[in-house]
Amino acid sequence: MSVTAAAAERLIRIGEVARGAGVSVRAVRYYEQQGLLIAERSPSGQRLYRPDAIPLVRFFQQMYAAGLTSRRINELLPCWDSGHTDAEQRAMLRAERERIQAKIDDLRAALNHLDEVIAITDTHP
Amino acid sequence: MSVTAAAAERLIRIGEVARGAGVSVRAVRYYEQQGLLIAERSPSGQRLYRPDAIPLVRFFQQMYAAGLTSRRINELLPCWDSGHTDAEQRAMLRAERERIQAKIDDLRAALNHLDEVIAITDTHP
DNA sequence: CTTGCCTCTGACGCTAGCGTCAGGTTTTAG
DNA sequence: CTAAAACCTGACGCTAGCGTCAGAGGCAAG
Repeated sequence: MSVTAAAAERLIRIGEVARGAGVSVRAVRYYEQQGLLIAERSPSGQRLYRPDAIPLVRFFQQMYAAGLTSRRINELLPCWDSGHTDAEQRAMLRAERERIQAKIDDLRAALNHLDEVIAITDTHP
Repeated sequence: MSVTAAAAERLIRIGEVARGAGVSVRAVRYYEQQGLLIAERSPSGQRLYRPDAIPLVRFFQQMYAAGLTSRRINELLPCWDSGHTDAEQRAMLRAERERIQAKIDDLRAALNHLDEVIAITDTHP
């Protein structure tokens, strides 16, 4: 087992990434198309990923669920990858943070609203 | 001032509803198309609403923001209007409640994730 | 009367994150 | 060696809550 062989063994294909992250293969290709995920290619053209692509895809899902667009995630990726951030990126981070916090507040209000109705309908069957 | 005239004075047009609720006129028409909002009509065909249409539209916005579809809101409207609920509606209420709670949890996780990054990028400028 | 704002009914457009064929190559299991 | 499973590149479809014309009427003020 050479060093290069050991490195090659660590690469996984798209199906494993998709199953590992709990998304579809189509979704993983879409992330690449959006510039979020860069894959090496095998001689025959198949995508090859390092295992840490799996938590990365999970992270994408989390950000999507939080309402960020592919574009925003892309703009903020350097904050993770390199730890490098300029003023603009820090401002975006804060802005997204505020957006998410506001959304949480809205959801909690809606939840309270629903809970009131549930309480009423449970006492008035 | 007759009784009927007094009742008629309380009716407002679509623009006032839209401004009052902070949405577009188009949105209000859309809610009617989805069966959420029923309007009377003036002899010339203009929509006429009672003032409580404004908080109702706000409520729609809150439910939309919470991820409910027009269809779901429509199915749950009787729980508000009449207080009448059958078993199926109570189940839907609970299901939506759980969905929203799960969404809040996801958002809080994403928020924590972002906060970590913000903390790191602030200490590594 | 007419100016200007409001309203009406269609009806097409848009966005974004995929789903879903179609038609062909590659890898793997037996 | 062969068949199944996985992968490839397009490319069109879909949903849902509106935005946005287009063309035509309605309504208080001056």
